[in-house]
Amino acid sequence: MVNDPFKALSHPIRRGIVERLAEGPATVGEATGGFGVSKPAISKHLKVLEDTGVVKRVVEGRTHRLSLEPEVLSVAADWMDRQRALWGRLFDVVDEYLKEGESQ
Amino acid sequence: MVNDPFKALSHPIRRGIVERLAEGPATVGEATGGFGVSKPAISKHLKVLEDTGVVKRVVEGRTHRLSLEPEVLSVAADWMDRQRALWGRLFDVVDEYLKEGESQ
DNA sequence: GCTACTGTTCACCAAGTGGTTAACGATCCG
DNA sequence: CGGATCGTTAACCACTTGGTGAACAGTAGC
Repeated sequence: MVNDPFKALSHPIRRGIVERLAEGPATVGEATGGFGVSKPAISKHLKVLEDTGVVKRVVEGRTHRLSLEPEVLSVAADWMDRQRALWGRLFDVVDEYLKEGESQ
Repeated sequence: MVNDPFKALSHPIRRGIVERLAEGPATVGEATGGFGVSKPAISKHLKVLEDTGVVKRVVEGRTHRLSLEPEVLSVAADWMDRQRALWGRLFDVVDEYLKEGESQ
């Protein structure tokens, strides 16, 4: 199990899959066409996304319908937001720091 | 070289370092104390963050002053924002989809 | 029933990751 | 100078990751 949204997003192919699914549900073929890797590779990436809870899968006949599970991605997004709130302060701190450097 | 902010953030220790640095610059010891791993392990994590451009290092005597480089993290944050904008639509799409399912 | 299609699982492999201990380099301080 | 401190580098190891081809399972359609 991975259970870490950042780890799930740490591979460009998986981010690509998320990007496509962000536009709406899709089958495996639709969501992963054109990445230029074999089907087993895709299958593994999907498993990571599914284990992490980023993607949900519903089997429909011989195709699988994939959809995003936005709540899990929100954990990562919220972390980014919290850090970004601090970056705002950081700009000030670094500004201050650089000014101190100049005046010495 | 890593050159991928998501990959840089894909390890909890590196996120911890970023969290501490988001509150302001710090030395290696200050920024990485209490992670419970050896110094070489820390050194490697720092190298990843530095290679990616997330963290900047200035040598000051025998200590190293670390600070965040927010622009690079913004690349990741912006990606999250773009996806999140789509998730908004996604909620609607999924809603629609579920309703269709009910009515069949 | 047979064939085509969608997708997974299996077995394998090369490369990368994350950790260790030991040794080192450089700086500060008595 | 000599010792303590901050941090890196080197060499090594176990495990994970990301990929492959081959085979399989299930469904759809002729």
